[in-house]
Amino acid sequence: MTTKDLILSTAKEMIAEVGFHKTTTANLAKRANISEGTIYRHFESKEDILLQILRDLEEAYSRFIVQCRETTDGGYGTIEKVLASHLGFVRENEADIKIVLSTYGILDAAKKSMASLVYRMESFFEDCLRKAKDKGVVYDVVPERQTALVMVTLLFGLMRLKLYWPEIEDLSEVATEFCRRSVVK
Amino acid sequence: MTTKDLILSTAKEMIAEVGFHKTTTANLAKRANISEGTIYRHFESKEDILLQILRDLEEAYSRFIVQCRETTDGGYGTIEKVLASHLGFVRENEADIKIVLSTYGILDAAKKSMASLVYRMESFFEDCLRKAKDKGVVYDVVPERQTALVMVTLLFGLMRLKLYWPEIEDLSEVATEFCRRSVVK
Amino acid sequence: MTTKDLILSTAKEMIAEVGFHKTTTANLAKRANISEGTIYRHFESKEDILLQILRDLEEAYSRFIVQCRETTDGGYGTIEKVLASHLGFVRENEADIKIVLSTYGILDAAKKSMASLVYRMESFFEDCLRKAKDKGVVYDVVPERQTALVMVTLLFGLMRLKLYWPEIEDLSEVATEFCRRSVVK
Amino acid sequence: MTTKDLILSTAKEMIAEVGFHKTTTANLAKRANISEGTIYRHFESKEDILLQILRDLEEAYSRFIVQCRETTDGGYGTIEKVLASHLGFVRENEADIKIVLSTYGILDAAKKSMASLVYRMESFFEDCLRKAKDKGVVYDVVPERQTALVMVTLLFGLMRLKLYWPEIEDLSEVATEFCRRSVVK
DNA sequence: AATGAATGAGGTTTCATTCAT
DNA sequence: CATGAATGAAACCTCATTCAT
Repeated sequence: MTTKDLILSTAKEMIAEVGFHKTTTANLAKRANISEGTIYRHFESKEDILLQILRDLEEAYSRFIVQCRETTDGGYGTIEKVLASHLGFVRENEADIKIVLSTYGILDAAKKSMASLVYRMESFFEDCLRKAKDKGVVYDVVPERQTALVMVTLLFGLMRLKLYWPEIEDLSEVATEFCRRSVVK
Repeated sequence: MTTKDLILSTAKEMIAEVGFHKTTTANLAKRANISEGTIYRHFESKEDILLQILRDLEEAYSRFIVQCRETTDGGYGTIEKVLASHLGFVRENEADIKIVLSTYGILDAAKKSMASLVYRMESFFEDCLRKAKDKGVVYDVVPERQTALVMVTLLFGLMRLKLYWPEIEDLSEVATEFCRRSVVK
Repeated sequence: MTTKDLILSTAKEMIAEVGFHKTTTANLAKRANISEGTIYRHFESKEDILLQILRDLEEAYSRFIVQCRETTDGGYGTIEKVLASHLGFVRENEADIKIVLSTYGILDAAKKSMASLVYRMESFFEDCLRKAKDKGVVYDVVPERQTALVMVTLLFGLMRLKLYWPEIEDLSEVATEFCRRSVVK
Repeated sequence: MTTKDLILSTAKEMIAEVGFHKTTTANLAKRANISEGTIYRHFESKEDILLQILRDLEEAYSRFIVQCRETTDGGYGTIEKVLASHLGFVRENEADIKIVLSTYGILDAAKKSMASLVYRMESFFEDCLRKAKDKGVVYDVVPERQTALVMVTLLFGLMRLKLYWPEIEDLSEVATEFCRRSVVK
């Protein structure tokens, strides 16, 4: 692993664990077993590290969504599959997601990242709903765009629940069923 | 207005605007037109101000929920009314809610406040669903407790959307409809 | 008790207990059940309170020494009696003495008070030794002034021991005997 | 000299001169020609600097006492030699000793240091007295332990005199003679 | 006389960032 | 590339003192 990646992955862990503010360059350097100065060889500032993490997450989501689109046709089970795969994405990118969720309120760059994620997720959900509507799987009365946004909203809520209150029982199935009843004939 | 209230309301504005960390005692004092020392005559620490704000919100929600319970019978329209009134509560307590949402990830006390809010909201929603089920308004297949939690989750998601992306069109109605379709016969 | 005396006696307790620096005007006011402003009606400054305490101690010692002189004739038992009565004085003015001892290193005024106490005690001891020498009770070889100072030094050391390490066994008798053997034939 | 040592020695000077409280980190930094932040690269807190100084003194005394024990046999002249060498130790560790003496009333850690010094000095004096008694040099009637403590007490008193009132004539010889007469046959 | 809120200077400490090696 | 000591601005907080009531 290159030094840059080491810094990046260590920072990811720490920010997810204790937050951006409590992740100091001193602690980061100590945990990564490098010197504080080295951080500034690879990143312009502490914020720059965060930006990189956010960019990486955006890319990861891009790759994920491409894969998703390939396997969604709008038939029965689409909604369920999409929600399930997204919950899987969260599970596999826990730290990164916790980071966006915890920084978009305090950092403009993070807010943009979050907006981008929301936008793409919403677009994808919208497409799914539209396809499903065309196939007669989803109620005609459902407004695709806004409903997609509602679902994205719910999804991010579930992510938070998982990340901040892991002791609460898993709601994946109930939430999926909740959505299914709402939109699927 | 007493000095304590002045500090409290100024802090509320600032924390909601720029977050807890960027709200420094120096800035707070300057904006409230008092000296930094004065803050510490009325509060033990900067964190203490936040705690007070959180306590106030909890109380406000308590009062709100009492009122809510009185006007909910579980008949047709209950779900809609409950969601609407909660969205109204958010509108009238914007700053406070933004503060809990933005601090529960970095402060244990805030996390407890948030947990308490979630718990009480969920309990209330659960009761509503149960009553409505008894009256034959809600599907028998809906699991009250978990569904209540799903709705709370969605509601908090909508709050965030409103607070952080006020430019996005209002989803209240669509979201209400989304829930209604999912649970009401 | 007048307010001034209340402040004085409360300050005495607190300074003896926790030291001059940790005795803040806020705490003092709280413990004396008065307001902070009231302190400044009766004293010019926090230091002024200390000065008053020191002056009181000087006066108390003056009165004590007058009484002492009356009952000392330089005969056998003089040294023992003088040491015993001084140890008694300490017992009855514990707080005040702890205060001088703990402040003369940090405050010029206190240093002067201490110097005055030392000077008068030394003078008195010197007189005693001289009288006793005249009566043939004390060795001719003992230099009165310096020996008096040595004894004063020892006495203050014993005071400290008593005040700061009260758990250590009482050395009064052994110390008295130590001095007696050194100067009495 | 390393920066750490520079801080240490500057702090030593200042604390001995003006006391621990009046030695502020700002002044310390200015006098040592470093920035305030630098202090905290080498010490955890202001108190930590004091602790280091105290530890150093304890070590210095340890080394000194080892040397002392080697050259004490309990024969005639032992008492005189021991007192003389201790007075020499004070002369060479003036600042450090002033620091313990001026802080043990306000800082628990310093009190422990002081207690440790007193304990070791007393033990050593006790041994000397015992040896000297065995050799018939010291009166049988002298209780070793308590007498040792009395002598330690006197010694610390002399130190204070030297450190706080250097203008007073040196009492070393008179005090030594005072002790000799009291214990040596 | 008494109050107690307000002050503001100054204390300790933190931390992102720089720079000589 | 890497180091880590040094920096200094700025954070939070304390406290003796003042002053309008």
